[in-house]
Amino acid sequence: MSPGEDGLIGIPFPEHSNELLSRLNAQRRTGLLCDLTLTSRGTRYPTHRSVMAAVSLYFRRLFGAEEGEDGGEGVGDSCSVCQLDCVSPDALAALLEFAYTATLTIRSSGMREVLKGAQLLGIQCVADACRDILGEADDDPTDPVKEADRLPSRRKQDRCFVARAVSPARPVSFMASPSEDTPEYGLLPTQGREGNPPPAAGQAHRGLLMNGGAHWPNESTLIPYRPEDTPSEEEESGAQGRATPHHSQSQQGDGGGDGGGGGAAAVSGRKRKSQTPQQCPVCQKIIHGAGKLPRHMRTHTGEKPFQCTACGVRFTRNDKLKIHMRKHTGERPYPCPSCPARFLHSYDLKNHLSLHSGDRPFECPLCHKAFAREDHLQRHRKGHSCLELRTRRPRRGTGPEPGASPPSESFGLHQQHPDHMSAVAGLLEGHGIPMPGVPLLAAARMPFPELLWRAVSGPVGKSLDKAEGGSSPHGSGSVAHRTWEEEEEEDEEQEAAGEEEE
DNA sequence: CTGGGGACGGGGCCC
DNA sequence: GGGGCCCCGTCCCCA
Repeated sequence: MSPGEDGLIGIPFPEHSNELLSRLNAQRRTGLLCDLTLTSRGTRYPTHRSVMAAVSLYFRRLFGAEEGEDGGEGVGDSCSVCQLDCVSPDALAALLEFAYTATLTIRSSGMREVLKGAQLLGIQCVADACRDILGEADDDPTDPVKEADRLPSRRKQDRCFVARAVSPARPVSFMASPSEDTPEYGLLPTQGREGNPPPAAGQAHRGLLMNGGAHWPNESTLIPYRPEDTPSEEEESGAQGRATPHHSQSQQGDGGGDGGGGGAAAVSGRKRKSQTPQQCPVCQKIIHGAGKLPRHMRTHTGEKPFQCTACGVRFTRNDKLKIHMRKHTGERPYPCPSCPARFLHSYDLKNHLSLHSGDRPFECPLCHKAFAREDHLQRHRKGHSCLELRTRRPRRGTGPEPGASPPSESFGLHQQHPDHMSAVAGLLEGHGIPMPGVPLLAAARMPFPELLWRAVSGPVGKSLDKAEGGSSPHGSGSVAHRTWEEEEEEDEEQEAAGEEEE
Protein backbone atom coordinates (compact mmCIF):
# COMPACT_ATOMS: atom_id res chain seq x y z
CA MET A 1 0.00 0.00 0.00
CA SER A 2 1.22 3.38 -0.82
CA PRO A 3 1.54 5.76 2.06
CA GLY A 4 -1.14 8.02 0.66
CA GLU A 5 -3.71 5.31 0.41
CA ASP A 6 -4.86 4.02 3.70
CA GLY A 7 -6.29 0.90 2.23
CA LEU A 8 -9.76 2.29 2.35
CA ILE A 9 -12.16 -0.45 1.51
CA GLY A 10 -15.82 0.10 0.95
CA ILE A 11 -17.89 -2.85 2.00
CA PRO A 12 -21.39 -2.62 0.65
CA PHE A 13 -24.35 -3.96 2.55
CA PRO A 14 -27.03 -4.01 -0.09
CA GLU A 15 -29.65 -5.36 2.27
CA HIS A 16 -29.12 -2.67 4.80
CA SER A 17 -31.73 -0.30 3.47
CA ASN A 18 -34.32 -3.02 3.25
CA GLU A 19 -33.65 -4.22 6.74
CA LEU A 20 -33.71 -0.73 8.05
CA LEU A 21 -37.07 -0.07 6.50
CA SER A 22 -38.39 -3.37 7.67
CA ARG A 23 -37.44 -2.64 11.25
CA LEU A 24 -38.91 0.80 11.09
CA ASN A 25 -42.10 -0.74 9.83
CA ALA A 26 -42.10 -3.16 12.72
CA GLN A 27 -41.68 -0.25 15.07
CA ARG A 28 -44.54 1.53 13.44
CA ARG A 29 -46.81 -1.46 13.83
CA THR A 30 -46.09 -1.68 17.51
CA GLY A 31 -46.10 2.03 18.02
CA LEU A 32 -42.50 1.93 19.14
CA LEU A 33 -40.67 5.23 18.94
CA CYS A 34 -43.52 6.74 17.00
CA ASP A 35 -43.40 10.47 17.34
CA LEU A 36 -46.11 11.42 14.95
CA THR A 37 -49.70 10.33 14.64
CA LEU A 38 -51.63 10.80 11.48
CA THR A 39 -55.36 10.72 11.70
CA SER A 40 -57.92 10.42 8.99
CA ARG A 41 -61.59 10.58 9.77
CA GLY A 42 -61.10 9.12 13.17
CA THR A 43 -58.55 6.48 12.32
CA ARG A 44 -55.17 6.98 13.87
CA TYR A 45 -51.86 5.95 12.38
CA PRO A 46 -48.78 6.21 14.56
CA THR A 47 -45.69 6.80 12.53
CA HIS A 48 -42.25 8.34 12.59
CA ARG A 49 -41.82 11.88 11.55
CA SER A 50 -38.40 11.21 10.11
CA VAL A 51 -39.81 8.58 7.82
CA MET A 52 -42.65 10.79 6.79
CA ALA A 53 -40.29 13.63 6.17
CA ALA A 54 -38.16 11.35 4.07
CA VAL A 55 -40.98 10.14 1.92
CA SER A 56 -43.24 13.14 1.71
CA LEU A 57 -42.37 16.56 0.53
CA TYR A 58 -45.23 17.89 2.54
CA PHE A 59 -43.89 16.57 5.80
CA ARG A 60 -40.38 17.45 4.82
CA ARG A 61 -41.39 21.04 4.55
CA LEU A 62 -43.69 20.84 7.49
CA PHE A 63 -40.89 19.73 9.72
CA GLY A 64 -38.43 22.06 8.19
CA ALA A 65 -36.37 19.15 7.01
CA GLU A 66 -36.20 20.22 3.45
CA GLU A 67 -32.70 20.21 2.18
CA GLY A 68 -31.05 23.48 2.67
CA GLU A 69 -33.41 24.67 5.26
CA ASP A 70 -32.26 25.53 8.65
CA GLY A 71 -35.26 23.95 10.16
CA GLY A 72 -35.78 26.92 12.31
CA GLU A 73 -39.11 27.75 10.85
CA GLY A 74 -40.54 24.32 10.58
CA VAL A 75 -43.10 22.90 12.85
CA GLY A 76 -40.42 20.87 14.45
CA ASP A 77 -41.47 19.21 17.61
CA SER A 78 -44.52 21.27 18.07
CA CYS A 79 -46.76 18.93 16.19
CA SER A 80 -47.22 15.28 16.91
CA VAL A 81 -50.69 14.74 15.57
CA CYS A 82 -51.64 15.54 12.04
CA GLN A 83 -55.23 15.35 11.09
CA LEU A 84 -55.48 14.58 7.43
CA ASP A 85 -59.14 14.15 6.81
CA CYS A 86 -58.68 15.15 3.25
CA VAL A 87 -56.98 11.84 2.64
CA SER A 88 -59.18 8.82 3.04
CA PRO A 89 -58.15 6.36 5.72
CA ASP A 90 -57.53 3.64 3.15
CA ALA A 91 -55.40 5.88 1.02
CA LEU A 92 -53.49 7.10 4.02
CA ALA A 93 -52.89 3.54 5.12
CA ALA A 94 -51.67 2.63 1.67
CA LEU A 95 -49.34 5.57 1.57
CA LEU A 96 -47.98 4.72 4.98
CA GLU A 97 -47.47 1.16 3.90
CA PHE A 98 -45.63 2.44 0.89
CA ALA A 99 -43.47 4.66 3.04
CA TYR A 100 -42.34 1.73 5.13
CA THR A 101 -42.20 -1.02 2.54
CA ALA A 102 -41.53 0.68 -0.77
CA THR A 103 -44.52 -1.18 -2.06
CA LEU A 104 -47.85 0.34 -2.85
CA THR A 105 -50.65 -2.05 -2.08
CA ILE A 106 -54.01 -0.76 -3.08
CA ARG A 107 -57.25 -1.78 -4.63
CA SER A 108 -57.70 -0.45 -8.08
CA SER A 109 -60.90 1.18 -6.93
CA GLY A 110 -58.93 3.16 -4.42
CA MET A 111 -56.34 4.30 -6.88
CA ARG A 112 -57.74 7.73 -7.31
CA GLU A 113 -57.88 8.34 -3.60
CA VAL A 114 -54.28 7.30 -3.28
CA LEU A 115 -53.32 9.53 -6.14
CA LYS A 116 -55.04 12.39 -4.44
CA GLY A 117 -53.31 11.61 -1.17
CA ALA A 118 -49.95 11.31 -2.86
CA GLN A 119 -50.46 14.66 -4.49
CA LEU A 120 -51.51 16.27 -1.27
CA LEU A 121 -48.61 14.87 0.64
CA GLY A 122 -46.08 15.39 -2.07
CA ILE A 123 -45.14 11.79 -2.73
CA GLN A 124 -44.09 12.17 -6.27
CA CYS A 125 -43.29 8.64 -7.28
CA VAL A 126 -46.59 7.31 -5.99
CA ALA A 127 -48.48 10.03 -7.76
CA ASP A 128 -46.62 9.23 -10.95
CA ALA A 129 -47.31 5.56 -10.60
CA CYS A 130 -50.99 6.10 -9.95
CA ARG A 131 -51.28 8.43 -12.85
CA ASP A 132 -49.56 5.97 -15.04
CA ILE A 133 -51.85 3.16 -14.00
CA LEU A 134 -54.89 5.36 -14.37
CA GLY A 135 -53.62 6.36 -17.74
CA GLU A 136 -53.63 9.99 -16.90
CA ALA A 137 -51.11 12.38 -18.25
CA ASP A 138 -49.22 14.35 -15.74
CA ASP A 139 -50.07 17.60 -17.33
CA ASP A 140 -51.74 19.35 -14.52
CA PRO A 141 -49.89 22.59 -14.23
CA THR A 142 -51.29 23.12 -10.81
CA ASP A 143 -50.18 19.80 -9.53
CA PRO A 144 -48.77 20.80 -6.21
CA VAL A 145 -46.26 18.03 -6.15
CA LYS A 146 -44.76 19.15 -9.37
CA GLU A 147 -45.11 22.72 -8.39
CA ALA A 148 -43.32 22.17 -5.18
CA ASP A 149 -40.66 20.24 -6.91
CA ARG A 150 -40.05 23.17 -9.08
CA LEU A 151 -38.90 25.08 -6.10
CA PRO A 152 -35.25 24.41 -6.08
CA SER A 153 -33.51 23.73 -2.90
CA ARG A 154 -30.68 26.00 -2.13
CA ARG A 155 -28.16 23.36 -2.71
CA LYS A 156 -29.61 22.26 -5.94
CA GLN A 157 -29.93 25.74 -7.05
CA ASP A 158 -26.36 25.95 -6.31
CA ARG A 159 -25.74 23.51 -8.97
CA CYS A 160 -27.84 25.04 -11.63
CA PHE A 161 -25.50 27.75 -12.40
CA VAL A 162 -25.75 27.82 -16.11
CA ALA A 163 -29.02 26.11 -16.37
CA ARG A 164 -31.39 27.95 -18.59
CA ALA A 165 -33.81 27.49 -21.34
CA VAL A 166 -34.12 23.85 -20.71
CA SER A 167 -37.21 22.43 -22.12
CA PRO A 168 -39.67 21.90 -19.36
CA ALA A 169 -41.15 18.98 -21.12
CA ARG A 170 -41.55 16.12 -18.79
CA PRO A 171 -40.70 12.76 -20.14
CA VAL A 172 -43.71 11.08 -18.80
CA SER A 173 -43.72 8.61 -21.56
CA PHE A 174 -40.64 6.76 -20.62
CA MET A 175 -40.28 7.75 -17.05
CA ALA A 176 -43.37 6.10 -15.89
CA SER A 177 -43.14 3.05 -17.96
CA PRO A 178 -43.35 0.17 -15.58
CA SER A 179 -42.12 -2.20 -18.18
CA GLU A 180 -38.79 -0.56 -18.38
CA ASP A 181 -36.62 0.50 -15.57
CA THR A 182 -38.94 1.83 -13.05
CA PRO A 183 -39.46 -0.26 -10.00
CA GLU A 184 -42.35 -2.56 -10.10
CA TYR A 185 -45.15 -0.46 -8.95
CA GLY A 186 -47.81 -2.33 -10.73
CA LEU A 187 -50.82 -3.38 -8.81
CA LEU A 188 -50.24 -6.20 -6.48
CA PRO A 189 -52.90 -8.80 -6.07
CA THR A 190 -55.43 -7.58 -3.64
CA GLN A 191 -54.57 -9.18 -0.42
CA GLY A 192 -56.36 -7.21 2.16
CA ARG A 193 -54.45 -4.52 3.76
CA GLU A 194 -52.93 -5.25 7.01
CA GLY A 195 -51.18 -2.02 6.88
CA ASN A 196 -53.37 -0.25 9.31
CA PRO A 197 -51.58 -0.52 12.52
CA PRO A 198 -53.68 -0.59 15.61
CA PRO A 199 -54.46 2.78 16.93
CA ALA A 200 -52.01 3.79 19.50
CA ALA A 201 -54.25 4.03 22.46
CA GLY A 202 -51.95 5.94 24.64
CA GLN A 203 -50.53 8.12 22.01
CA ALA A 204 -50.01 11.54 23.39
CA HIS A 205 -52.13 14.15 21.82
CA ARG A 206 -50.02 17.07 22.59
CA GLY A 207 -49.79 18.27 19.10
CA LEU A 208 -51.88 20.47 16.96
CA LEU A 209 -54.63 19.42 14.75
CA MET A 210 -53.93 19.59 11.13
CA ASN A 211 -56.42 21.03 8.81
CA GLY A 212 -58.77 18.46 7.50
CA GLY A 213 -59.27 20.29 4.29
CA ALA A 214 -55.69 20.17 3.35
CA HIS A 215 -54.88 21.29 -0.08
CA TRP A 216 -51.92 22.62 -1.86
CA PRO A 217 -51.76 26.29 -2.31
CA ASN A 218 -52.99 27.72 -5.45
CA GLU A 219 -50.45 29.25 -7.67
CA SER A 220 -50.85 32.67 -6.29
CA THR A 221 -49.43 31.55 -3.02
CA LEU A 222 -46.33 30.23 -4.60
CA ILE A 223 -43.57 32.10 -6.15
CA PRO A 224 -44.20 31.76 -9.81
CA TYR A 225 -42.02 29.36 -11.59
CA ARG A 226 -42.54 29.64 -15.22
CA PRO A 227 -40.46 27.33 -17.26
CA GLU A 228 -38.19 30.04 -18.45
CA ASP A 229 -37.56 30.97 -14.88
CA THR A 230 -36.88 27.53 -13.81
CA PRO A 231 -33.22 27.23 -13.14
CA SER A 232 -33.21 23.67 -14.17
CA GLU A 233 -35.95 21.25 -14.48
CA GLU A 234 -34.02 18.60 -12.71
CA GLU A 235 -33.59 20.57 -9.59
CA GLU A 236 -34.70 19.05 -6.38
CA SER A 237 -36.74 16.43 -8.04
CA GLY A 238 -33.53 14.66 -8.57
CA ALA A 239 -33.28 15.11 -12.26
CA GLN A 240 -36.45 13.40 -12.96
CA GLY A 241 -37.64 16.49 -14.57
CA ARG A 242 -35.11 16.73 -17.27
CA ALA A 243 -34.34 13.83 -19.34
CA THR A 244 -35.74 15.07 -22.48
CA PRO A 245 -34.08 12.53 -24.64
CA HIS A 246 -33.99 14.69 -27.65
CA HIS A 247 -33.22 18.21 -26.70
CA SER A 248 -30.72 19.05 -29.25
CA GLN A 249 -29.52 22.41 -28.13
CA SER A 250 -29.58 21.36 -24.80
CA GLN A 251 -27.40 20.09 -22.26
CA GLN A 252 -26.17 23.51 -22.27
CA GLY A 253 -28.67 23.87 -19.60
CA ASP A 254 -27.44 20.80 -18.13
CA GLY A 255 -24.67 22.56 -16.62
CA GLY A 256 -25.80 21.69 -13.26
CA GLY A 257 -24.45 19.04 -11.10
CA ASP A 258 -24.69 16.35 -13.55
CA GLY A 259 -22.47 18.14 -15.48
CA GLY A 260 -20.68 16.92 -18.04
CA GLY A 261 -20.49 16.44 -21.62
CA GLY A 262 -23.56 18.36 -22.34
CA GLY A 263 -22.06 21.76 -22.47
CA ALA A 264 -19.27 20.49 -24.55
CA ALA A 265 -21.70 18.74 -26.74
CA ALA A 266 -23.46 21.96 -27.43
CA VAL A 267 -20.29 23.84 -27.92
CA SER A 268 -18.51 21.39 -30.06
CA GLY A 269 -21.60 20.58 -32.00
CA ARG A 270 -21.35 16.96 -31.11
CA LYS A 271 -24.63 15.50 -31.98
CA ARG A 272 -26.33 14.06 -29.03
CA LYS A 273 -27.38 10.60 -29.76
CA SER A 274 -30.61 9.67 -28.18
CA GLN A 275 -29.98 6.68 -26.05
CA THR A 276 -32.58 5.02 -23.99
CA PRO A 277 -32.74 6.79 -20.71
CA GLN A 278 -33.25 4.70 -17.65
CA GLN A 279 -34.64 5.73 -14.34
CA CYS A 280 -32.80 4.85 -11.20
CA PRO A 281 -35.20 3.00 -8.92
CA VAL A 282 -33.49 4.45 -5.89
CA CYS A 283 -33.18 8.13 -6.58
CA GLN A 284 -35.45 8.31 -9.61
CA LYS A 285 -32.74 10.03 -11.50
CA ILE A 286 -32.82 9.54 -15.20
CA ILE A 287 -29.63 7.99 -16.44
CA HIS A 288 -28.81 8.54 -20.06
CA GLY A 289 -26.89 6.12 -22.09
CA ALA A 290 -27.23 2.45 -22.57
CA GLY A 291 -25.53 0.44 -19.93
CA LYS A 292 -25.03 3.35 -17.61
CA LEU A 293 -27.61 2.41 -15.04
CA PRO A 294 -25.54 -0.34 -13.41
CA ARG A 295 -22.72 2.10 -13.14
CA HIS A 296 -24.99 4.61 -11.49
CA MET A 297 -26.49 2.03 -9.17
CA ARG A 298 -23.10 1.39 -7.69
CA THR A 299 -23.16 4.90 -6.34
CA HIS A 300 -26.10 3.80 -4.19
CA THR A 301 -24.94 0.36 -3.23
CA GLY A 302 -21.41 1.44 -2.54
CA GLU A 303 -20.20 -1.51 -4.48
CA LYS A 304 -16.65 -1.05 -5.68
CA PRO A 305 -15.83 -4.01 -7.81
CA PHE A 306 -12.66 -2.65 -9.31
CA GLN A 307 -9.72 -3.02 -7.03
CA CYS A 308 -6.24 -1.74 -7.55
CA THR A 309 -3.87 -4.67 -7.49
CA ALA A 310 -1.09 -2.43 -6.29
CA CYS A 311 -2.63 -0.68 -3.33
CA GLY A 312 -5.97 -2.33 -2.84
CA VAL A 313 -8.02 0.80 -3.30
CA ARG A 314 -11.36 -0.01 -4.82
CA PHE A 315 -13.35 1.90 -7.37
CA THR A 316 -16.86 1.84 -8.62
CA ARG A 317 -15.69 2.11 -12.19
CA ASN A 318 -13.12 0.46 -14.28
CA ASP A 319 -12.12 3.61 -16.07
CA LYS A 320 -11.42 5.26 -12.76
CA LEU A 321 -9.26 2.38 -11.77
CA LYS A 322 -7.33 2.71 -14.98
CA ILE A 323 -6.65 6.34 -14.28
CA HIS A 324 -5.72 5.47 -10.75
CA MET A 325 -3.21 2.93 -12.01
CA ARG A 326 -1.34 5.76 -13.63
CA LYS A 327 -0.30 6.80 -10.17
CA HIS A 328 1.48 3.52 -9.77
CA THR A 329 2.91 3.35 -13.25
CA GLY A 330 3.96 6.96 -13.16
CA GLU A 331 2.24 7.51 -16.41
CA ARG A 332 1.17 11.06 -16.97
CA PRO A 333 -0.07 11.07 -20.49
CA TYR A 334 -0.97 14.72 -20.67
CA PRO A 335 2.16 16.85 -20.89
CA CYS A 336 1.99 20.60 -20.91
CA PRO A 337 3.50 21.94 -24.14
CA SER A 338 4.74 25.03 -22.36
CA CYS A 339 6.35 23.59 -19.29
CA PRO A 340 7.57 20.28 -17.96
CA ALA A 341 4.35 19.62 -16.12
CA ARG A 342 2.54 16.43 -16.94
CA PHE A 343 -0.89 15.38 -15.82
CA LEU A 344 -2.93 12.33 -15.12
CA HIS A 345 -6.06 13.76 -16.63
CA SER A 346 -6.79 15.66 -19.76
CA TYR A 347 -8.88 18.12 -17.84
CA ASP A 348 -6.05 18.75 -15.44
CA LEU A 349 -3.99 19.75 -18.41
CA LYS A 350 -6.78 21.92 -19.61
CA ASN A 351 -6.92 23.68 -16.29
CA HIS A 352 -3.21 24.01 -16.29
CA LEU A 353 -3.11 25.50 -19.75
CA SER A 354 -5.30 28.34 -18.62
CA LEU A 355 -2.48 29.36 -16.34
CA HIS A 356 -0.14 29.77 -19.24
CA SER A 357 -2.66 31.57 -21.34
CA GLY A 358 -3.59 33.81 -18.46
CA ASP A 359 -7.18 33.47 -19.46
CA ARG A 360 -9.59 34.17 -16.69
CA PRO A 361 -12.86 33.81 -18.41
CA PHE A 362 -14.94 33.36 -15.31
CA GLU A 363 -15.85 36.66 -13.82
CA CYS A 364 -17.81 37.30 -10.67
CA PRO A 365 -20.78 39.43 -11.62
CA LEU A 366 -20.67 41.24 -8.33
CA CYS A 367 -17.07 42.05 -7.64
CA HIS A 368 -15.85 41.28 -11.15
CA LYS A 369 -12.93 39.32 -9.99
CA ALA A 370 -11.90 36.91 -12.68
CA PHE A 371 -10.98 33.30 -12.29
CA ALA A 372 -9.37 30.79 -14.52
CA ARG A 373 -11.65 28.03 -13.39
CA GLU A 374 -15.35 27.97 -13.14
CA ASP A 375 -15.38 26.01 -9.92
CA HIS A 376 -13.17 28.62 -8.35
CA LEU A 377 -15.64 31.25 -9.36
CA GLN A 378 -18.41 29.23 -7.86
CA ARG A 379 -16.50 28.80 -4.68
CA HIS A 380 -15.81 32.48 -4.61
CA ARG A 381 -19.47 33.24 -5.10
CA LYS A 382 -20.42 31.02 -2.23
CA GLY A 383 -18.43 33.20 0.04
CA HIS A 384 -19.35 36.73 0.79
CA SER A 385 -16.07 38.37 0.13
CA CYS A 386 -17.13 39.59 -3.24
CA LEU A 387 -20.00 41.45 -1.68
CA GLU A 388 -17.58 43.44 0.36
CA LEU A 389 -15.22 43.98 -2.47
CA ARG A 390 -17.84 45.27 -4.74
CA THR A 391 -15.89 48.21 -5.88
CA ARG A 392 -15.52 47.80 -9.56
CA ARG A 393 -18.01 47.71 -12.31
CA PRO A 394 -17.70 46.14 -15.66
CA ARG A 395 -17.52 48.44 -18.56
CA ARG A 396 -20.97 49.69 -19.18
CA GLY A 397 -22.60 47.96 -22.05
CA THR A 398 -20.36 45.01 -22.00
CA GLY A 399 -22.64 43.37 -19.51
CA PRO A 400 -21.80 39.81 -18.94
CA GLU A 401 -19.23 39.94 -21.66
CA PRO A 402 -20.27 36.93 -23.57
CA GLY A 403 -16.88 36.39 -24.96
CA ALA A 404 -15.24 36.65 -21.63
CA SER A 405 -17.49 34.41 -19.75
CA PRO A 406 -18.58 31.74 -22.10
CA PRO A 407 -19.47 28.95 -19.78
CA SER A 408 -21.77 31.05 -17.75
CA GLU A 409 -23.32 32.69 -20.74
CA SER A 410 -24.90 35.39 -18.72
CA PHE A 411 -25.77 35.98 -15.19
CA GLY A 412 -29.44 36.44 -15.16
CA LEU A 413 -30.70 36.36 -11.67
CA HIS A 414 -32.30 33.05 -12.14
CA GLN A 415 -28.86 31.61 -12.25
CA GLN A 416 -27.39 33.38 -9.37
CA HIS A 417 -25.92 31.50 -6.56
CA PRO A 418 -28.24 31.54 -3.60
CA ASP A 419 -26.00 33.68 -1.51
CA HIS A 420 -25.66 36.12 -4.25
CA MET A 421 -29.28 35.90 -5.00
CA SER A 422 -30.03 36.58 -1.42
CA ALA A 423 -27.85 39.61 -1.55
CA VAL A 424 -29.68 40.92 -4.52
CA ALA A 425 -32.94 39.78 -3.11
CA GLY A 426 -32.21 41.80 -0.08
CA LEU A 427 -32.22 44.82 -2.29
CA LEU A 428 -35.38 43.78 -3.99
CA GLU A 429 -37.18 42.81 -0.89
CA GLY A 430 -37.67 46.39 -0.04
CA HIS A 431 -39.64 46.64 -3.20
CA GLY A 432 -41.76 43.71 -2.31
CA ILE A 433 -40.49 41.85 -5.29
CA PRO A 434 -40.33 38.11 -4.93
CA MET A 435 -37.34 36.47 -6.39
CA PRO A 436 -37.71 33.14 -8.04
CA GLY A 437 -35.92 30.54 -6.10
CA VAL A 438 -34.93 32.83 -3.33
CA PRO A 439 -36.31 31.64 -0.06
CA LEU A 440 -37.17 35.05 1.18
CA LEU A 441 -40.45 34.05 2.59
CA ALA A 442 -41.67 31.07 4.40
CA ALA A 443 -44.41 30.68 1.87
CA ALA A 444 -41.87 30.38 -0.80
CA ARG A 445 -40.41 27.38 0.83
CA MET A 446 -43.54 25.88 2.14
CA PRO A 447 -45.77 24.62 -0.58
CA PHE A 448 -48.60 24.22 1.84
CA PRO A 449 -48.86 27.55 3.51
CA GLU A 450 -52.53 27.43 4.00
CA LEU A 451 -52.45 24.02 5.49
CA LEU A 452 -49.74 25.01 7.83
CA TRP A 453 -51.31 28.26 8.59
CA ARG A 454 -54.23 26.50 10.05
CA ALA A 455 -52.22 23.79 11.63
CA VAL A 456 -49.53 25.68 13.34
CA SER A 457 -49.65 28.07 16.16
CA GLY A 458 -47.16 29.62 18.47
CA PRO A 459 -43.77 30.77 17.43
CA VAL A 460 -44.02 29.00 14.14
CA GLY A 461 -47.08 30.89 13.27
CA LYS A 462 -45.06 33.98 13.39
CA SER A 463 -42.96 32.97 10.49
CA LEU A 464 -45.99 31.89 8.62
CA ASP A 465 -47.53 35.13 9.43
CA LYS A 466 -44.67 36.66 7.69
CA ALA A 467 -45.32 34.33 4.86
CA GLU A 468 -48.85 35.46 4.58
CA GLY A 469 -47.82 38.99 4.54
CA GLY A 470 -45.16 38.13 2.09
CA SER A 471 -47.48 36.88 -0.53
CA SER A 472 -47.98 40.43 -1.24
CA PRO A 473 -49.63 42.13 -4.13
CA HIS A 474 -46.54 41.26 -6.05
CA GLY A 475 -46.78 37.73 -5.04
CA SER A 476 -47.72 36.22 -8.26
CA GLY A 477 -45.69 36.55 -11.28
CA SER A 478 -44.93 40.18 -11.16
CA VAL A 479 -41.26 39.68 -11.48
CA ALA A 480 -40.04 36.41 -12.64
CA HIS A 481 -36.92 37.04 -14.49
CA ARG A 482 -34.52 39.87 -14.15
CA THR A 483 -31.57 40.18 -16.31
CA TRP A 484 -28.13 41.07 -15.29
CA GLU A 485 -28.52 44.44 -16.86
CA GLU A 486 -31.71 45.09 -14.99
CA GLU A 487 -30.03 44.26 -11.78
CA GLU A 488 -27.26 46.63 -12.67
CA GLU A 489 -29.67 49.40 -13.39
CA GLU A 490 -31.54 48.86 -10.20
CA ASP A 491 -28.31 48.74 -8.38
CA GLU A 492 -27.18 51.98 -9.88
CA GLU A 493 -30.43 53.60 -8.98
CA GLN A 494 -29.94 52.52 -5.43
CA GLU A 495 -26.44 53.77 -5.38
CA ALA A 496 -27.53 57.05 -6.87
CA ALA A 497 -30.21 57.34 -4.26
CA GLY A 498 -27.66 56.66 -1.59
CA GLU A 499 -25.40 59.33 -2.95
CA GLU A 500 -28.23 61.81 -3.01
CA GLU A 501 -28.93 61.08 0.60
CA GLU A 502 -25.36 61.76 1.42
C1' DC B 1 -9.23 33.52 0.26
C1' DT B 2 -7.08 31.66 -3.76
C1' DG B 3 -4.51 28.42 -6.78
C1' DG B 4 -3.91 23.90 -7.97
C1' DG B 5 -4.39 18.78 -8.02
C1' DG B 6 -7.25 14.99 -7.61
C1' DA B 7 -11.63 12.36 -7.06
C1' DC B 8 -16.18 11.50 -8.42
C1' DG B 9 -20.30 10.89 -11.12
C1' DG B 10 -22.72 11.66 -15.52
C1' DG B 11 -23.08 11.87 -20.62
C1' DG B 12 -21.49 10.96 -25.51
C1' DC B 13 -19.44 8.03 -28.71
C1' DC B 14 -18.01 3.76 -30.19
C1' DC B 15 -17.48 -1.26 -30.39
C1' DG C 1 -28.13 -3.39 -24.42
C1' DG C 2 -23.60 -3.70 -22.11
C1' DG C 3 -19.33 -1.92 -21.53
C1' DG C 4 -14.96 0.78 -22.55
C1' DC C 5 -13.12 5.09 -23.18
C1' DC C 6 -13.14 9.84 -23.03
C1' DC C 7 -14.63 14.38 -21.66
C1' DC C 8 -16.93 17.34 -18.61
C1' DG C 9 -18.54 19.88 -14.35
C1' DT C 10 -18.36 19.83 -9.61
C1' DC C 11 -16.58 19.05 -5.20
C1' DC C 12 -12.96 18.35 -1.86
C1' DC C 13 -8.54 18.92 -0.01
C1' DC C 14 -4.16 21.03 0.62
C1' DA C 15 -0.65 24.58 0.32
